[in-house]
Amino acid sequence: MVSKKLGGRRAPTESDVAKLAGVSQSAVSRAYTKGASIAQKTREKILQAAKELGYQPNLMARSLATNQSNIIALAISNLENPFYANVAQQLSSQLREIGKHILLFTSPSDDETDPMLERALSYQVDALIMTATMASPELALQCKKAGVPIVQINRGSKIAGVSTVWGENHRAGEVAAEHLLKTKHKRFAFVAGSKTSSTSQMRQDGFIEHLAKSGIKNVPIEYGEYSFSGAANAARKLLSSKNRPDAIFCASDYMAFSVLDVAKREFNLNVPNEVSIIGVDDVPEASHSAYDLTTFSQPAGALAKAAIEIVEKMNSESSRRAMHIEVEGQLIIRGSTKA
Amino acid sequence: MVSKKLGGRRAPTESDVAKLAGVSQSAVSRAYTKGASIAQKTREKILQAAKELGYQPNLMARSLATNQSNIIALAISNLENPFYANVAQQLSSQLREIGKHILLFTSPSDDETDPMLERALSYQVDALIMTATMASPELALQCKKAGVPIVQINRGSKIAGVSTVWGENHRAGEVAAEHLLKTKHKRFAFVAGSKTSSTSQMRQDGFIEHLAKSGIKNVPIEYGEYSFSGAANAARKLLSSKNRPDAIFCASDYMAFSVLDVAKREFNLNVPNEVSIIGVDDVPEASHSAYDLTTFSQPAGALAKAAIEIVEKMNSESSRRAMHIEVEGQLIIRGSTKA
DNA sequence: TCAGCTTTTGCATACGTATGCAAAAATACA
DNA sequence: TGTATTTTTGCATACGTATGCAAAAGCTGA
Repeated sequence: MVSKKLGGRRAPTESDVAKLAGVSQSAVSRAYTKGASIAQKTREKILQAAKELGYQPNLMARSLATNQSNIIALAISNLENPFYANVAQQLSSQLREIGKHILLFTSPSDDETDPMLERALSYQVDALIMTATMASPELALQCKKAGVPIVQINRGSKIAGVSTVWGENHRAGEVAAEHLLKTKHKRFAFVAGSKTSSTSQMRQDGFIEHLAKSGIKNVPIEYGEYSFSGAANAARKLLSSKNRPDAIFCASDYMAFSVLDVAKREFNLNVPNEVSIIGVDDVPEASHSAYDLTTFSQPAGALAKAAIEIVEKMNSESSRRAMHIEVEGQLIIRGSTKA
Repeated sequence: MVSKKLGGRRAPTESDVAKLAGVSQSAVSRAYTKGASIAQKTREKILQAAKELGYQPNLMARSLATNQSNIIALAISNLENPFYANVAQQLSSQLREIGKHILLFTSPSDDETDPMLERALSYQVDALIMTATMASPELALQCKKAGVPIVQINRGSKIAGVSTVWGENHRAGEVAAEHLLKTKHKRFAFVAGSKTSSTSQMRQDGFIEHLAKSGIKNVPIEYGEYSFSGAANAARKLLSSKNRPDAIFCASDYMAFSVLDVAKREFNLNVPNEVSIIGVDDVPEASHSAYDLTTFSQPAGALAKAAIEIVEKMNSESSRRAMHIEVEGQLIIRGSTKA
């Protein structure tokens, strides 16, 4: 069965270490188990022998025995969107500190559940974290059966048992509207994500409702589908309308960048004097002077932290009660809105 | 030992399926093994039973038995750099097609080997792909012992047994110089990555050597350390020198963006009329009109493909001979260089 | 020194899948 | 129909680690 790698002698195991140290295999196992009953002296002897052999524990075997892998599946639709890349980076570095690792599942399209994700369960992952993708009810059921918590970052879910972490979506819309009103804008527009995204919907609601309070109705809305080219099309439609907006709120920075580009290059508009633009996320690029984007922040680090908290809590308590955490953000005023 | 998840009955195993289908556990195993000796009729009976139970193979157990995991470790320093995010995305989607997955290791700094990486071997990964990080000799030795191929993308390595995949680095420098000369530039400069990066060094050599052929010597060089802020500092130094360059070649798009920003905003220079800028990589953002960057491409998809080819080949042949593949690129002329 | 107690150790077995081997079943051929 | 051959099956065991349990060793205090 074991098709040994050519010439590569097989990796040393606990038994090898045990033999060298003159103890039993179980002693070696205990030497690596925190809090296990083992004499300090023997442990040292064992670690010494392990070092000599270059022993590395086989995590597959450990996982099989303990039924937990220290692996967390991360489903992410689009690493090109810097916001999600950022979240991934944060998750990875925070998880590494608690000795866990990420098994990456990228899926071709936003918002759909990747059928491949079910295979994640085959890896006995400790949890499933999803961003920019939605859990399907079937997947959620499978996870529930397997006792694997699901956490969605930045997407809502009505599915029972799915935990969520998100920014202050409704407030983001409100604050954007408030700021644009305060700075004397007259003609508003919204570039939404996708129709099915609850995140986008909530931002939109906050924006529209707050404007309505000041008597502003019939705010035009276009869908950018969270993509660069989609947002460009949305911008073209909005900016070529006869009642051209002087303030555009976008459901993400990534789309706002695209809108900015179109406004400046294709319509030769001066930003912010002729049109102001606000995004949501505060990705690193937003502060680069090429964009210099006013935006409502959604801190990736805090989102990652919240997601991990949920996972840890649910796993340690063997709880299956979904949790929901809202992470605070704030309006960051930069040069894409007039003063 | 088994601390059963609360209320979650344990996931069904091959034995459960076997019982339901009225066969032996080994039959079930064979039903899932391509090319195994099993009657078509029994296989169908088994798959039916499996579906009924919602059975998913336990890949940890499989890995333990077969000594291969279908997991590939990907070490990546910085997902914020869109080039590497892109490579990761490509690797992930190409690997998924051959049923393999990525275990993600992000490390805090470029160019250093993450000590955590040795733990990757604990997961019995089938290979280790590194981008923007360098394998240390010790790590390489460990991997060799374990029979795990290492492939470095976009970094050279003199360590025996480490395979590499890279773009046409030397030629990138040459072509950039050639284009800038042809378009009548006079004062050249180079923004390098880090001193230890062979990639940066080769691009630099190509650039400097080609300029030297036209009698141009003493080209100033600053180090941007592949970071946004580092490149900004480099740009400030270069642009404030008394002999201000009118052509800057940057070792990566990411740094070129930063240089562009500084030139436009801090020095109020017109790009490309007062200064032309060329990058390397052709990340998606380079084509966004905010940057509209002329650049020598280094196609992420092709790099990923080459890396996977190497891994597959080395694993199938149990070969430990390192392989090296160069991937073609080309100069993409956009608006950041004058015509 | 010994009884009573605590700490440390090894034995045996479990985790879920893969596979060599021999037995059993199916098929082919005479 | 019976024998030879091939295909399919199950048994037994291996992969490397974790852990309940009982035995062994170490310690305490008289």
